[in-house]
Amino acid sequence: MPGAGTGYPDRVKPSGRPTIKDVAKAAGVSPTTVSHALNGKGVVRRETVQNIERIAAEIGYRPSAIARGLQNSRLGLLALVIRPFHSLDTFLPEGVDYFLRIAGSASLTAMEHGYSMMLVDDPTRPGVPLSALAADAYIVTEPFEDDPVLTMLTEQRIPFVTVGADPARRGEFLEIDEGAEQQASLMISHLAEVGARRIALVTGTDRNDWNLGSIRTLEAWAAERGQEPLVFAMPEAEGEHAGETIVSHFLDGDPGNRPDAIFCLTGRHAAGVTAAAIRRGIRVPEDLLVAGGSGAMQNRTSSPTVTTLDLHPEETARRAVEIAVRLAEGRDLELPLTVPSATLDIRESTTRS
Amino acid sequence: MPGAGTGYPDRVKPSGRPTIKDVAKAAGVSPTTVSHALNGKGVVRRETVQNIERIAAEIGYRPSAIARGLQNSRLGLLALVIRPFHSLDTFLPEGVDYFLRIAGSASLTAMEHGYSMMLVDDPTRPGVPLSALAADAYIVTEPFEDDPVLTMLTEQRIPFVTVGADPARRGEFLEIDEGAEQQASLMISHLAEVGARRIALVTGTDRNDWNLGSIRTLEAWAAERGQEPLVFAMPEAEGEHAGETIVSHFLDGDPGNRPDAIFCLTGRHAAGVTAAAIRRGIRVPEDLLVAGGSGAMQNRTSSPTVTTLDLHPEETARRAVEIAVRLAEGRDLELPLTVPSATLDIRESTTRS
DNA sequence: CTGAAAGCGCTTACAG
DNA sequence: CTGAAAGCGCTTACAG
Repeated sequence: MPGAGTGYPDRVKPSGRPTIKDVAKAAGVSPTTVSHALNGKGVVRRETVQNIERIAAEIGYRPSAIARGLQNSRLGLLALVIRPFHSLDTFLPEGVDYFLRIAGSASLTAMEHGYSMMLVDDPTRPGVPLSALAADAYIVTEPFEDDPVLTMLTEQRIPFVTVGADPARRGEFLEIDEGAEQQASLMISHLAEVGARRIALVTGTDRNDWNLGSIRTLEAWAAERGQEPLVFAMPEAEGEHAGETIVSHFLDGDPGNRPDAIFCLTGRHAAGVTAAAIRRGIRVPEDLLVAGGSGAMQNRTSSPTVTTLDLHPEETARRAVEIAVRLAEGRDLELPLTVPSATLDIRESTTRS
Repeated sequence: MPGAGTGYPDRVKPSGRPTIKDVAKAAGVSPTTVSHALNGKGVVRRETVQNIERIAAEIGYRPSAIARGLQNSRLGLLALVIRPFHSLDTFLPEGVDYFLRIAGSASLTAMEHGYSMMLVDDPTRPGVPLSALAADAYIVTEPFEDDPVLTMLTEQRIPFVTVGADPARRGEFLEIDEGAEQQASLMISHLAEVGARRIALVTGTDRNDWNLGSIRTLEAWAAERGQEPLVFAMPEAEGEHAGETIVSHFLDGDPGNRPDAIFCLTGRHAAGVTAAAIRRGIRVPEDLLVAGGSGAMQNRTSSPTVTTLDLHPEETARRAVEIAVRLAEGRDLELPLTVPSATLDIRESTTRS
């Protein structure tokens, strides 16, 4: 019998959370029975279950995810590795909305499946916390060429799925990837349809499939027309500031190599190009077509608004999480993986009346 | 001796990761010694340490964060609870860049301190994964009035710090908070300085301190001048689309109650208001001053650009993490907490030449 | 229907 | 300098 006048709450250890033992003691049963009762396993009498549930609630018992995770080495934790995450000191990577949409959707989808989502930028850096490697499965967005993160996860036998392929190892891993070529083609075809004859491509500088695959596509398109491909790489981090440099690069050079359309993979580059062109008195879309790859928010509000691709990051993240959950649980995957297709958001910058 | 021709790797369990036992067996020592050697605890002969380290590397041994966490019930995991996270189905909450900057900075700062960062939207929802409650400490951004998340964390004795106060319980918890009043005053003073006589405030609809405190500030300002306060609430989620409604609300009504400045706490509302005003032939800033609270990206690129506050989310997140880490480790805090002050980004929408 | 025992993978006094 | 034992908080056969 507890101390005079004290109820159950007083019986819990003064420091720290109550454990299954505290519940057992308070209910006058064994920890095994508490476990059975609370998890609906085994066979426990109705009243016993109800009594245990009541007492557990009273003393605020909550099972430890850590102790439970120790049984099957699974924590119910997924990790999202956003590769270009801190390429900027201000955490506004190119496609800020793209990544937040990925992270938000991934985190919510994970919850729906009973998992939490951890945000990691680079688990291969020396000194990463042990917990960064404790996830049950990983999602790696936009891996780099021969990405060491993928190599490490493979070596450690930690399951993962990538969003976008490792350009040097396509097909070696589980990937959710429509293919940058497909996506770039969509925009290039659109530009050609509305009259572009000479399309310039502006990429970022990360060596990921989005940049490298798009270059291949533009090169093929140019080759078909017997043109020299017009390709220019700018750091994603430059954002709108890159506009002046890009416009100057393409329009101040050899007039024979002047594009009539500029396709910037980075939405903010496209915003910058549009603004820079207009400052020079070049009309968009009349004199110059401009389009963005991964759409940035300002492309919807600038004047003129800028045509972009919608890569459907929420849906992509959702599928990535569903795969990661299956991997974590060692369940079967129905291959091949279906992926959402990019769509065009056609706006003023490519609409000639 | 291992099977003929086989090296250490074959000795690890066929399924699953190698454990400390595998290393011990391979090195011919006890698990205790492996633990000591790998963690630099106790006293172990140099050669033994080196041998163990070599073997551990060979068989790809990595200690389990879960097992280690069981000792002190700490995982090295922090949780970031972004309260307004999925108020939008597309995961673009108001201040998309604000929250990504918070999340990015928090996640990197956590890593620097040896912690990982988990993204959680609402740990009080029924059926949340156990892991969502397994963090060593929580950071809750922009709590609501009487926020149940704070109540739950308190009940469960899980340490946390808030970014922005719970408006109904200011001072009850650890908070990083300059105070919405301070921040709103900064902008209102600026507007008054550049000529505003009648300032309208547009808030969001979440019952957090940012909205509620700003209203108090505007009401006080109006009262000092013997004016009726002009306040209007619009869901954050409406984004730029809210512009038309807001402009119509303030400018189509009683001419005696017409503002000469509109201060939208939500940057995207400010963007919408600017665009809507211009569509009506109202010049910004000549006829109407417009300003935003939490700056959105398009405020920097729209025409005219829009004056906003910079709440310095990276620095705020950094401090929140540092506090969370101290809480997680049960270390002392040097109170009072210093917080970064909001600053003004003055742009065209409030610059009259 | 209930519980004692073993075990998940580590760490940490403690004994040798 | 090294290791056997106990323990972190659970779950899971298994025995009663």
